[in-house]
Amino acid sequence: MSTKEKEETKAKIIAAAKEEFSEYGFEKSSLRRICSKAECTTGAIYFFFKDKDELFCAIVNQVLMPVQEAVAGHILEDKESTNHLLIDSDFEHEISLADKLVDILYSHREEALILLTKSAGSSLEKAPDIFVAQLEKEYGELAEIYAKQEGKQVDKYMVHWLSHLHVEAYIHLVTHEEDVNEAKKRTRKIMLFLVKGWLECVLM
Amino acid sequence: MSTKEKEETKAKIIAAAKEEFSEYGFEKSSLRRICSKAECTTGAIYFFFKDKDELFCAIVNQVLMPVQEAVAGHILEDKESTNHLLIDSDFEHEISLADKLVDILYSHREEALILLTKSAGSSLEKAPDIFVAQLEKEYGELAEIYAKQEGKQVDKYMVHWLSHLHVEAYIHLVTHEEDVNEAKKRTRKIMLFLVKGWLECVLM
Amino acid sequence: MSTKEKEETKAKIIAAAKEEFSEYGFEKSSLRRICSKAECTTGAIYFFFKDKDELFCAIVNQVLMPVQEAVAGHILEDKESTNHLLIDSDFEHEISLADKLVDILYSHREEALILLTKSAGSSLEKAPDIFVAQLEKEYGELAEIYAKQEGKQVDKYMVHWLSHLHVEAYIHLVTHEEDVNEAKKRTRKIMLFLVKGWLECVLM
Amino acid sequence: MSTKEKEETKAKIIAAAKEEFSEYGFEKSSLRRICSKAECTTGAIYFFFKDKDELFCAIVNQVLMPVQEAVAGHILEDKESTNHLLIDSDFEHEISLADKLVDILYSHREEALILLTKSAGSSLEKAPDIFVAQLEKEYGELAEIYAKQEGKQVDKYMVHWLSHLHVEAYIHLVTHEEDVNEAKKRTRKIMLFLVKGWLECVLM
DNA sequence: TATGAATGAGATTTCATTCAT
DNA sequence: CATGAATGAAATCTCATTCAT
Repeated sequence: MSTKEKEETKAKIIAAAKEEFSEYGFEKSSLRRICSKAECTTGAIYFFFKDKDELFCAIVNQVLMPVQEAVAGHILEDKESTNHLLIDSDFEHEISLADKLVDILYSHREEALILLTKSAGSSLEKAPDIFVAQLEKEYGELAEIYAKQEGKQVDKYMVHWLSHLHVEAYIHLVTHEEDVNEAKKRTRKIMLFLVKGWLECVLM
Repeated sequence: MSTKEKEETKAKIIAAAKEEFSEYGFEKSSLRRICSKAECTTGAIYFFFKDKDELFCAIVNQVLMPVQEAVAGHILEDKESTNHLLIDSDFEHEISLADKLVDILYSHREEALILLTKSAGSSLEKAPDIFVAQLEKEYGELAEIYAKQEGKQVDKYMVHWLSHLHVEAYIHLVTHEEDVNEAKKRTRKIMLFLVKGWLECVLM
Repeated sequence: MSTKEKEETKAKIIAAAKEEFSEYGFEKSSLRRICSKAECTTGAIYFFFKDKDELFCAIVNQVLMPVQEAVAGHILEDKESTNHLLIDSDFEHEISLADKLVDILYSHREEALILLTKSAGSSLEKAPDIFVAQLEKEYGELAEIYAKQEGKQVDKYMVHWLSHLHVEAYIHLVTHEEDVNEAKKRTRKIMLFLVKGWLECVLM
Repeated sequence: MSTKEKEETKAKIIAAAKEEFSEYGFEKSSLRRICSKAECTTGAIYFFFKDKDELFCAIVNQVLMPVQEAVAGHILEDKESTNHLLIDSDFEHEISLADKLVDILYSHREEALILLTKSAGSSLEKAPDIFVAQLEKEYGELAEIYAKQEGKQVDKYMVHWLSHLHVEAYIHLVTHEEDVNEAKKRTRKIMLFLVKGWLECVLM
């Protein structure tokens, strides 16, 4: 069988699996049903993917990896920058990341929805927490500098919660707003809200 | 068989089920394992509960129903009050609800955690959304009054998102903070943050 | 508890069981459901009846026993009579039995329907066969006399089949015709048909 | 695994299921017992058959479908024929169908017995009624023509009952007579009886 | 590169019946 | 006279996964 045919089978499996995971979620999805939809056999799935989890990951990684790269790149840029406070240029930097993320999420929206709302039971069910942790670390460091300047202490719970909110905002957006441009507008408003909250709540 | 023994069996089943649901979540929990832990037969479970879902509900209703009552009572009081804006007395009213809710959540914390993080697959998996909807309705009406005063329009997405945040805040709290007093302190801070956000973001 | 109350409970159980057996048939009927309908406990059923089968029999015996008595009486009268051929007086005798049977079946039609169409799995699932056997014996003897007169042989299969038809006719009637008077009219026609068939087919 | 072995497993399942259904009837038959007899796992059954009902149908369709085809063909021939009364040629036509049906029933007698006496609870429990309905329709039309000629009315109940008898005759035959040739002889006699009854009873 | 038969353990649920009270 | 908690076995069905071909 040619490479072309091979790729076709794989594509059909992935398409069928996307449908299945969207409808039932990881846990309740059935490989049998995926096989029927993809018009292939169980063996075919197991040729291309180690197991159910790997099939799931193959799908959601299409959105997860670009997001991870964007976030990693952003943090790196932050580290290299000399600005360490939430001044205007920083805010614009955040917004540019936000736009990038919205673009990624909406160009793979089906996969994003699966990852964010249908992953219970899979190895990626806690994927959002990774981003929360990344943000928490970055914002925590920022908060320490801020705290020293103000002679106050960091409220670590609020740092964590705001990081959580940050991530939750994207999840909420992608699950509640279909239009990408509308989503971008909202992101800006939400980020503004979060930044103000940050300035007011992160110290104690 | 004495009433005492009867109640004991039911209590053992509930205790075992709480353990099981906490560890595996509704979906992956096994009635067989619950039976082993409770030292009874499957038939015994089905004597006390119609099915797996009813057993689950029996457990989480211990926290869900008091919460529902508290929220319903609060909304009723709001309706009867003549103050319809977020002035000081209102804020204190919100805080009093928040304290009540925290008390309820922490006096049945295990049940709350199960409901909020382990209910996927059960009939109550969308329970938090009910509270979001209640808040959204109440805050929406408030926002309309506010909008008229300011000659602006209500940003319905932000109303929804802030309602979502409000509920999420309790979920985050109960899953991340063990101490009830610490939780109350944080609630106050978070509520302040949400109210400010409300005033700034809900119109457009 | 007084005899009156006792009888009431029993009556409720029987009424509920009739409903249940009518709807689901013996096999698929559930004693639990019967208890719910009768507003009693399983123990109550087992106080009045040995088991599920005895409960079933208690119900259908209301129609089965009068039928058995009528048939037994009829056969006895036949035996005592000097007429041994299917001459007119015999035919009228048959018709009088038929009318009696129709009366019995229609005065306990619900029970009759349960016995005749919902008894699979119970100890009475083959009750109609008993009547077939009784008729077969009687008609067989009659046929032997007839055969001798004509110098022919009895076709035992036809004797059996006509006995079977005879019984089937009542079953078909009670399941397809609601009105007792209409049923009687039809019985007459059917009996005429069967008698003619008898005269023509029973010898070979 | 070779095709031969594959077919063997399926054949063993079907053989075991035939035994089981014959002994216990559809309802009380146990897939577990079928597995034991067939020396396979429940999964194997569910690979070949969707569920218990489909397994049952797979078996009895071996006799049901040929019967359906024969009856359908016969009715078609009737429609195309110019003779519309029960004259001699028609009777011979009926007999030819009867012979065909007896051949089919006796070449799959085990399956026929299962279908006709052990199907309660399955989706085919009312299969005989389909044939009754087909006959009733055909005979009803015939009776209307007959009625017009004679200036009388059709007794619809008798049309239905005779159609019922017609089908019941085959059921009785296959359950009571082992030998196919004996069965054919009897069929002829029974058909004669039914035709005479038809001519005498179908009008009023 | 794929097939597809088969596994085997597991799931939830239902049931008639029993028996101490 | 009746309760009702509990049994314990059985039921059908689903599943991810394997492996000889």
